[in-house]
Amino acid sequence: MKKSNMKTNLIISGDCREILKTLPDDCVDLIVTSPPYADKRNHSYGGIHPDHYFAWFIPIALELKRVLKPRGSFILNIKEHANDGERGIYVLEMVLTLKKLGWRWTEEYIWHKKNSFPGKWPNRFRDSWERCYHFTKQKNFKMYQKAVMVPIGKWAEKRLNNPIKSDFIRLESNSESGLGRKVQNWVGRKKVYPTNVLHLPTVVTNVNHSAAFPPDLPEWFIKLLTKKGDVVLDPFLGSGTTALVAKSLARKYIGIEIKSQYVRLAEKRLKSNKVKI
Amino acid sequence: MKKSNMKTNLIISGDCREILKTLPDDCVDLIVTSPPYADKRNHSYGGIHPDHYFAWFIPIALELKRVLKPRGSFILNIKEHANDGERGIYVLEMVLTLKKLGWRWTEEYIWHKKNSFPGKWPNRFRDSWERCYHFTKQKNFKMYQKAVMVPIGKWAEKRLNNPIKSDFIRLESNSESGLGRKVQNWVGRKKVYPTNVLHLPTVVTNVNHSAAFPPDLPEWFIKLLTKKGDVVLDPFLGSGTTALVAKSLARKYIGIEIKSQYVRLAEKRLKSNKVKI
DNA sequence: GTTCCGCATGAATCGATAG
DNA sequence: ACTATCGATTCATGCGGAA
Repeated sequence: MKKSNMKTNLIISGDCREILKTLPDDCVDLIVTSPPYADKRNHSYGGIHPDHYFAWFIPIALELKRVLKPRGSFILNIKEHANDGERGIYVLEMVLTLKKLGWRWTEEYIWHKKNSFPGKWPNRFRDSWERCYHFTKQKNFKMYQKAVMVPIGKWAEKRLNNPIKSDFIRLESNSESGLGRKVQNWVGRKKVYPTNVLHLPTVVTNVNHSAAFPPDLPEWFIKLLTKKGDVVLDPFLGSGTTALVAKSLARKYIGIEIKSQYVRLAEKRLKSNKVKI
Repeated sequence: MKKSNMKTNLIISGDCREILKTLPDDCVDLIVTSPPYADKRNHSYGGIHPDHYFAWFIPIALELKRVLKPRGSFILNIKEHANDGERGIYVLEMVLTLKKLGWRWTEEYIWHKKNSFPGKWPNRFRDSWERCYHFTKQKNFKMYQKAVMVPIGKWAEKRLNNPIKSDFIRLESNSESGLGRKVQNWVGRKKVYPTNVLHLPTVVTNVNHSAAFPPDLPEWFIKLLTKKGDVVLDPFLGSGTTALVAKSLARKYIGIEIKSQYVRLAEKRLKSNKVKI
């Protein structure tokens, strides 16, 4: 298929291991996805065993690399589970595998889930964060940092209400380090750049999908890594959040989902332009 | 050396690869440390190259495992640096290596550095988090969760005073999550258990040490994983923060540091009982 | 319109019990 | 011994209806 002929703004029903092969080379600006976690979601992709997880992902990773444009990005949201008191290592193995396949591990963003799943155990606290790996094909990739700047107002407001020790220490070190002066430069500024920690609550509204990530998560990465008209791909679309957000931001989208019930749900959500149906 | 004869509350000057051998088996309740990062701190331990990092750490990891009590814990604060636009994989390799050596990877806590150093790069935001790996020798290890409870969120103020009807009626969740509620456990509650995300500011002190972590970090883990009179070890003591905190919490400490100037600084801080000198 | 209040829900984890 | 299922534990958020 020629790139120029490629259809966009569509949801494809099927196994991404097959569907991806039908896409042309270098046709996607951003991949944002959250694959089924090991040993979970038993009915789609057969509930991949942790020991086979990264091997299962290899052909997918290769296809994703092929369809991504040279200056594009691949955002992978994942978190290993605890089992018998230990964290699984399949996610770490996956990073090493992706690197061997030629992906560059650019960054690891932390999604801090403020409303994480409740529960209590003798030697474990609640898991309230997930990994968002950022992989690229090249050192130089597209990044529009200004698109995700955050108002300094919120930050400053929080600081005023809840000052921390180092705020005062910084003032003391004003004369010596110059750091204090830099902080002074921030005063009066309207917007600042964010960090690599994202504070987003999980989705609690019922979208009939057990693993939907919040719209703010793909939104942040789509704004950061694409501009209007760019193509966003999610090979594990689920209930369609990535496509929905891409559409609302005037990006083109391609979504692939293996379960027909989720395909229908995603199409319904896209039609209504509503997160919740 | 017999365990009973072991001296505590001391700082040992020297290379931990040698010093650790002089400690008896099963003599330490908690190890908290932040080792020299790969390719950094060039003057201590010779600036370990990323490719040799986990191999360099193997003999240390084995000694640490030997001196740790069966139900003790090992907290490893570390974060890979970016090099040529990529995150290094030596930390991931280290986790896999430690597992091969028999350590159990119990948990990965995120230290969210609320006031990370300002800065801007074309392809990268400020790095505002670090990993705190929790390794143990056994599935059952000592953990005193109540010691680190935090105030309950603002949302609960009303609920605590005015429990709602459903708190008493609804004991089972309607969904498939299998989650029910027992609100009698909540009534009058002022504190909740924390999560595996720690929100601590970085501390800018005049302490002349490149990797000084804030006292709050070892404090949290010492409270969580030891009780009074227990022995805390830091094989890369640096400016002595771990020892200082252990002392202030009535724990015994053993610190090992290779650079004599840091040994002197740590001793000075311990003598004065002050974080900042 | 706002704010308040009721309330459902969640990519969890572990130990015990059953097959 | 090894897997499968079940019950118990727990907290912050958004939504929708009411005030």
